[in-house]
Amino acid sequence: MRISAKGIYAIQAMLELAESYEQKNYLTINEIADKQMIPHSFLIQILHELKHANLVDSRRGCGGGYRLSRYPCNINLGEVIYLIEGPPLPFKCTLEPIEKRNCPKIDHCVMKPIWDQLRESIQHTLSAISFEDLINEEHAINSSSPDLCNTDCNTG
Amino acid sequence: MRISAKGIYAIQAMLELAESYEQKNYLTINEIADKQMIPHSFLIQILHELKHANLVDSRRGCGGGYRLSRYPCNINLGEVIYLIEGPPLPFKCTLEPIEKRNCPKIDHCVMKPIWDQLRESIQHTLSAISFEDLINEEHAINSSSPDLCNTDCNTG
DNA sequence: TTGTACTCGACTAGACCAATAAGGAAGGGA
DNA sequence: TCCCTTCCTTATTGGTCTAGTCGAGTACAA
Repeated sequence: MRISAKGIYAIQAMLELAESYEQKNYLTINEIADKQMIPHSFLIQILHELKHANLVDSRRGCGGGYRLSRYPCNINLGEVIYLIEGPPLPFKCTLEPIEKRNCPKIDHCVMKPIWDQLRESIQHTLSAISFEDLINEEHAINSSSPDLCNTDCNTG
Repeated sequence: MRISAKGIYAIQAMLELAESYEQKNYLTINEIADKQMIPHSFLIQILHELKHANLVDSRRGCGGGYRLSRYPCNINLGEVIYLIEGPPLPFKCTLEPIEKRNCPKIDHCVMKPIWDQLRESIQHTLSAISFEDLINEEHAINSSSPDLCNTDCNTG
C-alpha cells in the first residue's frame, strides 16, 4: 500500500517536462535528472517506459531529448502512476480472471466489493488531476512563499 | 500500491473470529488456519501481532485459543490493515518528520496535499467498515446464493 | 505433571526495488 | 564521411521485502 520511488521519479520527470512544454524544446535526460535529483541511469529506464506508453516524445542527436507528447492538461496523474505502479490495490482477489482460482470464495467474497470501491475511489481522485493543475499549483506555491524558494536556490 | 497476503490473511482470521464471537468460545490456530486456508506457521505470527495490538485475546491450555477482544461492531477494517501494512501510501514525502530532509521541496511540494487527500480518503473508507458489517454482508451473500455455499462445503 | 497451545527468535528462498554500467543506434553539423 | 551528441537496450547487482518454515521455550488447565 505504497508508491515506489520509481513512481515518484516518474511524476517528477513529467512535472519537469510539463513546466517546459510551452517552450517547445526538448529536455535532455541530464537536465531532468539534475533539476529533479533523479539518478541518471534510473531515469533512462523510467523515460523509456513513459515513451513506450506514449506519454512522452523523444528525439536523438543534438538538440534532442524528451518532451510531453500531449498538452499537460490532457495528461493526468493516474495515467503515470498506473503505468509505473500497476493498478491500485492489486492482489489476487481483485485480478481477473487467471488468478481467481486461488480463492474458492471469489464468487461470494465480502471483501471484493470493498476493494473495488476503494480502487475506484483512488482512480477517480488521481485521474481528476492533470499536469496542468500541478504546474499551476506549483506556480501558486512558489509565488506565495518566495523565502522558501530562495532558501532552496541558495542551498542548491 | 497493494495489500500483501499477510494483510489479507489478517482480515480473514479476524472475520473467522468475528463469526464465532457470539459463541464466546476460543478458536484455536488450527481451526482458523484450516477454515480460512492460511499457512499455520504464518498465522501464528499474524495472530501475535493482532494480540499485541489488542485486537484479539488469547488463552492457553485446553480449551484455549483466540477470540476478538471487542465486539465486532467496535473493530474496523482500517485498524487491521494499518496494523499489518502500515499507513496507506507511505513514502518519504508523506512521513513526518525524520525523513523530510531527503526532499528539499517538502515545504512547498505540489504532491503532498494530493497524497494527504488520498490517504485520508482511504482511511475514511476503511474505518467506516466494521467486522459486524462484514459478517452481516457475508450472511446476506451466503443466504442469497445457496448453490455457491454448498459447492464450497462439498469441495472443502 | 502432562498435554495442549501460545511465544519468540532465527532462518531462508525467491521476488522485487533501486540503481549501475556499457555498448549500440540514430540524428545533426562540419 | 566523420564526429559529437543524445537516446536505446540489455545485463547485472546489492539490498530489502515477502511469505513463509522450524524449533526450542513458556504458560495454562485438568
